[in-house]
Amino acid sequence: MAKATRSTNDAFARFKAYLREQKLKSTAQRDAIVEVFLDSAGHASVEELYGRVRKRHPGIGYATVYRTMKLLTECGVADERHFRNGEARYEMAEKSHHDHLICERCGKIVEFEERRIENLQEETARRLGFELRGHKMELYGICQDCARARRSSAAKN
Amino acid sequence: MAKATRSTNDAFARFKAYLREQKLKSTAQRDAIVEVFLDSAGHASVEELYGRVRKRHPGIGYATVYRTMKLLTECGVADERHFRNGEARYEMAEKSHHDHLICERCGKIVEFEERRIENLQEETARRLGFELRGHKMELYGICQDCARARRSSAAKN
DNA sequence: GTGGTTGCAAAGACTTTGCATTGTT
DNA sequence: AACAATGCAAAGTCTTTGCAACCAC
Repeated sequence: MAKATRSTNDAFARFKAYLREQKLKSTAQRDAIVEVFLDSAGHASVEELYGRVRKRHPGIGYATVYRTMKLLTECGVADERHFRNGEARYEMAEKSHHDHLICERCGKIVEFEERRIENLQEETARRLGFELRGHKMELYGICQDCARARRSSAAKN
Repeated sequence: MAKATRSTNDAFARFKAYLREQKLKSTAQRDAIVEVFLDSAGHASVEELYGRVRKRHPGIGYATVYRTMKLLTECGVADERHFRNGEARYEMAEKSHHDHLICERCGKIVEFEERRIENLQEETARRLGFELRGHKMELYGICQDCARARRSSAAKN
């Protein structure tokens, strides 16, 4: 079950408000998808969301998940991103200023925030004549656990 | 026609060497695709490459373009990247240390390099226990031309 | 001649859309 | 009752794969 934190409540409320504004309807399916998404701590793919929603709501179709995630993106609760293979993943939009550090071996995704980098991004854009609107940054590397695993397997050879 | 710069020559040679190593064959199609790619100043999509190669080599198929770009990626001449919509684009891998600034309005892509950002990325990864292997950074904004265009169209209203 | 390569078409993965039915308001 | 939402299947993208004909070595 979703633990209702401050931010998930806000997000849920924002989604509901968006539906009202746009004269769209609340449905059990939409609620279920949004709950699962908010519960998923970000970086959920459509496939993962579909899988989890299906447990709670077996009849649901892929199309509804896609459509709902599009709504969530429109209302600013979710952000759509494309990682290495081009498949879409969604994350909470709230945490606006964070980026990703991804382990190339185990796929672990760590979020981080580094204001100094963002300042330099702003400065760089300005230098090139752009008005900065957003950014995307992913660092790829090997995490501690995997580095350790590699060392011990190397030791065997 | 391709102006044969130092780096395109190197890249072409590297590709040829890779073919030899792997006991693969040189063909007119592969040569044409690689030339067009090297000529394209990076960020070419498969569709664009296909279109340009077709002028020179009308019978060519999409599959050959995909297969050749995969080879170019394997041998380290090209890098495959996914921008906002998940479609693959290829760029020269040589220029290892540069990132992208993309206009959200006209799609213009500007490359830049900012060593100070890279240093901070390295530091950040280390702080989080990662051994940094690579990164991807895209800044999104509005370019000068588009900002100007927006201002003048706003003036009409 | 051998074995990789090509172009085509078919198949795949991911996503969107059309439509009759169902559900909210 | 009106009209949006759903689920399904069909259609769309982008990419990969199977295969017979073909070509480089």
